[in-house]
Amino acid sequence: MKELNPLLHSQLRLAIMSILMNVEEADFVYLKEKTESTAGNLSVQLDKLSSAGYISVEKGMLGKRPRTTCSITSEGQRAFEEYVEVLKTYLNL
Amino acid sequence: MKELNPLLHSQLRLAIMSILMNVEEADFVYLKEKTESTAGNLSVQLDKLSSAGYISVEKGMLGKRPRTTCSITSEGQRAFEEYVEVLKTYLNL
DNA sequence: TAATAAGGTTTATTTTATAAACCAAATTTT
DNA sequence: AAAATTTGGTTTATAAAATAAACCTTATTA
Repeated sequence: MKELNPLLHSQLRLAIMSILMNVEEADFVYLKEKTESTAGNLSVQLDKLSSAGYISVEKGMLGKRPRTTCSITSEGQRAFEEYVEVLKTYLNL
Repeated sequence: MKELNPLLHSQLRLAIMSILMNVEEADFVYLKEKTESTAGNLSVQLDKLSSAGYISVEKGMLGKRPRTTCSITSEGQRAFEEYVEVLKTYLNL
């Protein structure tokens, strides 16, 4: 049985990646609402995905307020797809 | 996004359940080889699945040697199938 | 001007997963 | 026939994760 990429085999990180696979980009607040996570947890997991090169994180300003937008990288897409293929072998799909 | 059953969202426990979904029963040694896990880790994870009522574990003897055989319960089957359904919503399947 | 909220980050705590050490019985080696 | 090794595990200790709590800065609102 092949290994399940541990970076993706985490509920919150998988949820983040799943969302980012379907949109051009998503900001911190949107991800927080969609995943129903705490800000702290989200911040940590975004860092991990970013450090791995799976997502890119842009910190900018929208008007006067900070705004963090995230998008998936092509490396992230590949990793996600590979993860799905491996997982299928576990799920009998 | 629905929660991924944390008991099943673990590589080794998922591997165990995946195997048990496809066979009548499997013994400790077989599971250890198939999953390439250490005996200690396997023992711990089997206990957790057993405590949750997802598998039944029979400790007996085969000839002179101890033999632990495991099989999935109907509750375990339901939980696995539910987990798969939730996971599909993450994977876009 | 003193609270409160928005948008986060950092640090601490709890849970988990994993590995290392151990145990008893059976088998093999010397 | 001891001594060493293997088999089939369990228990305990360690490492790694996930999560939450506390905190920070700037902007609003009362």
